[in-house]
Amino acid sequence: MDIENYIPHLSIDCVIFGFHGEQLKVLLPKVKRLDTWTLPGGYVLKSEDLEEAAQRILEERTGLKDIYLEQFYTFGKAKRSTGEMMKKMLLVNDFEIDESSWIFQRFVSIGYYALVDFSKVVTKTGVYDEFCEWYDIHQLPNLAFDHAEIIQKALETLRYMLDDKLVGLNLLPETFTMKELQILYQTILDKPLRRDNFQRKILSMGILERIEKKFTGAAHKAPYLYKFIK
Amino acid sequence: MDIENYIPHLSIDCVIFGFHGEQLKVLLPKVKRLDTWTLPGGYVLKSEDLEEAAQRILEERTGLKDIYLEQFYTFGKAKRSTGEMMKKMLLVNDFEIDESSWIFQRFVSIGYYALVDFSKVVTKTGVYDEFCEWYDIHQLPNLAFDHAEIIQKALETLRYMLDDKLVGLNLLPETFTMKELQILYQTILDKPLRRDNFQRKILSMGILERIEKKFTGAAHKAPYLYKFIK
DNA sequence: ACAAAAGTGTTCCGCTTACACCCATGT
DNA sequence: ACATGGGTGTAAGCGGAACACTTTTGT
Repeated sequence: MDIENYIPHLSIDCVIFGFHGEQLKVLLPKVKRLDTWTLPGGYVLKSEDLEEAAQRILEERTGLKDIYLEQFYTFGKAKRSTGEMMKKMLLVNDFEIDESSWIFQRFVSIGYYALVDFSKVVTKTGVYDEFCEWYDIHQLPNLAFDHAEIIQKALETLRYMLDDKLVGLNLLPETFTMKELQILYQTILDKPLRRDNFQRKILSMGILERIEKKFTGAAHKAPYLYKFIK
Repeated sequence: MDIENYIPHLSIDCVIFGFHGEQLKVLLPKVKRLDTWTLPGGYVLKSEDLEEAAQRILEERTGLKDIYLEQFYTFGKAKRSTGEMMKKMLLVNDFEIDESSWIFQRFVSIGYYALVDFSKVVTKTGVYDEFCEWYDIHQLPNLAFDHAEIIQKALETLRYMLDDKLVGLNLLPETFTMKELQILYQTILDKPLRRDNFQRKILSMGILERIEKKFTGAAHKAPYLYKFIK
């Protein structure tokens, strides 16, 4: 990684959403030797489209290609990132520091959110990271810079777009039950939905294909499995 | 203007919307000695918030402060702006060119749209401009770079947000008739709306205050004037 | 038989749409 | 009186919300 190949003062931060155990989660790497987490992010090569850069960063963290991505906002307050935090993160890991580098100056960061199938992700730990883990959206760890704010904005956008963008297609496995889809929606919106009306609303969209019954061994009628129509 | 004070490879482009003569218009400066127009834009000072930069750029062009502004997208395809066009624009105006400057390299541009009261704007001509004029959204001149695409995206965002953001408040004068507001909505959405239902819908929002009758001298009932409630 | 959860028919309500009529004003 | 356009009453239609009933499965 030669710092000269990147556009200075510009970064991309990704909010990677996954869904597991009835919780909406985000993938966050922990900074080595600090009680601090960050958003998975990176810089943009001078020859690279923004979206390419975001895809590259995501692949580094999740091992997945062609991830569903949406740019949602660009964060550019002059004081949003302090060089102090950046230096601390590098010092504590015995990296060399060139004080004059733009790395320690002001940053503009372009926010993308990604929707991934939790079960397909193999999290990878970056060079600056101690580990990279999923966190429930309601129990986030200590976040650096304005990253908590960025997650909040990503979540708001996700909610706002929920009816337009086929969110379920990207957060759920190939097949799923109506209940799973409902819980996903409830989790994102953070409010309960009526089972009967939810079922009808989704089916009336004509985006789901009913597959077969799923026998869970539970003491009740087996639910159908559904998948999204291509 | 010392180029060193700005964040390199980053620019802000503003789509300034105004409303006049039943048309939605955008304010576009013409490049001197070329059959080319651009969006009013500029660079971001290293010490400046993005939004501050956008406000500064807007004040330079319109003379207005505290303009209604929304960031809507960041454009970052690697080939979206060619140094060739930039050089042509400077050469034709006898500016000196430093080939190595980031000015001629790749740009990431943050798009803001602004809503202004047409009647209050006193357009100002920038140093690179021949003049700065309003253009009907349906009859745009020859635009440089990807600026036509940026305007399109701004317009889509404006339409999408029309019911949430009090667009009329910013595009219309202090007082206006219901018909004027309706024509504004129709123009933005590019489709006819029913007079009776539009009136009721807007009034039911409880955002308008009825002032007095406006005697136009026309051969019909005088319409009320309205203004937005603070 | 019963409990639990899935699936669906039906009703009610509110908002949008459409059609209608009345009102104010100038010719 | 009449034409023109503003303001509003009212009914039809549509989609969402709420309720209830049926279906399927394991204990």
